Amino acid sequence: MQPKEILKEHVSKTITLTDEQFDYFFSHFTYKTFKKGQTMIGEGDKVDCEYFVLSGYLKSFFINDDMKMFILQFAMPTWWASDYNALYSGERATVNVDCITDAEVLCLTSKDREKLCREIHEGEHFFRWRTNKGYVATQKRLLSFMNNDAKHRYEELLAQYPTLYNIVPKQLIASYLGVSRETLSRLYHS
Amino acid sequence: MQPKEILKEHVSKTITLTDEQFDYFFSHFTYKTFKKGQTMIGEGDKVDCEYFVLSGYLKSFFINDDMKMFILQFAMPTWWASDYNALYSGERATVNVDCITDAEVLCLTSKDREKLCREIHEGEHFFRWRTNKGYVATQKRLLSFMNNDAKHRYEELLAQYPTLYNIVPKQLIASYLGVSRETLSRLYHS
DNA sequence: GAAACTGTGTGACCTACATCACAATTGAAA
DNA sequence: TTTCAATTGTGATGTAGGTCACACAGTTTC
Repeated sequence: MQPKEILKEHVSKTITLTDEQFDYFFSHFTYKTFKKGQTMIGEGDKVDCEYFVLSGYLKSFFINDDMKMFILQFAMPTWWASDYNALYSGERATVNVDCITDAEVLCLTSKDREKLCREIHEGEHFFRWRTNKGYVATQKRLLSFMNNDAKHRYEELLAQYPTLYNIVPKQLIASYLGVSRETLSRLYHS
Repeated sequence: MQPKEILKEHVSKTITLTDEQFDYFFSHFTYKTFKKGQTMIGEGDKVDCEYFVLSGYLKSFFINDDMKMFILQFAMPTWWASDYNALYSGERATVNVDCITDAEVLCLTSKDREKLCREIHEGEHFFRWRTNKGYVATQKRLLSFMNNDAKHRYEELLAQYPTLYNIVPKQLIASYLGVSRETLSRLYHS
């Protein structure tokens, strides 16, 4: 499937655009490819775009003072990724985004997103609902963090994203769950 | 200050509306008052509105199977509160909202919010940015949960909302931080 | 004023998970 | 095929924070 079709199908789940409107919408995106391991957003960078994943897997993560990694999100096809704090506020990146596998993405700059939102009312509606869903999902994850132990969270993750298990190294799964890789190893060997 | 002025000042931080537009916008809100301890949204309820706080303090929280409480958010004047998962999805409430102190609020139904978003482009813009900010804030809190210990999170909370300390019982602060009240007590007596 | 309730402090003990150390396995590169 | 690095498993030990128990405020109710 073509990038354009993938995006169209994704957007159509929330809003309805005429073909001309969608052509215009799509014209603001730039196609790019990245290699496994490549950094798309690094700490300290000026962040001016967000990525819509066409193929492959990304991760967005934070590195603390002890060089320990915490994964905020895995991004798979039709998901969006960026350092949204930086993107929305104009500050420098504190969150990194890189490729777990080779990946194809569509880039949308912040300027263009705001332009589209201004020019196409439905476009603003789309982005509002995208954030609404992200907000609720993040809140659920926060609750799970407070409420459940690591084993529970691990099972939750696998139930939700079974594909991750085979594609993503266990270390990264551990970083997402907020436990050490040793603890994760013990969890599923019992 | 009048409810209308409070909302206007709040909305004006993100968007610009003409007086007629704002009058229309405001006409969709309903003024209500609640007493300390009163429940605004209870588990299992059908959720059809969200609350804009004019005065007083609310909390939104989740109760798990062991009857343990986890606070998702405190809401203070000019903040919004609801069970957004339920509100956006149409499902029954899993999150409760109640009053920590007597409170005055403006209610906006989901139907009216969507109506306003359809009819006033700037309105949709406002609600998009409100959620954008909520999303980033929740993500930061999630990161803090993964990264920092309870003491650090406690100091973070006090630095951000110094007023909470005097108004909100320590038990609730503990529920927000995700620690037992005993642990919290030990934290700040050392 | 006694009684009853809600909020808080503090000790003793327990548990989930971290950390460190090193072994075993896999997989890419040469 | 050998080599080297990255990834994973596993034991021993440490610790933050949980749980239970009870004491001691303030505050509301009769």
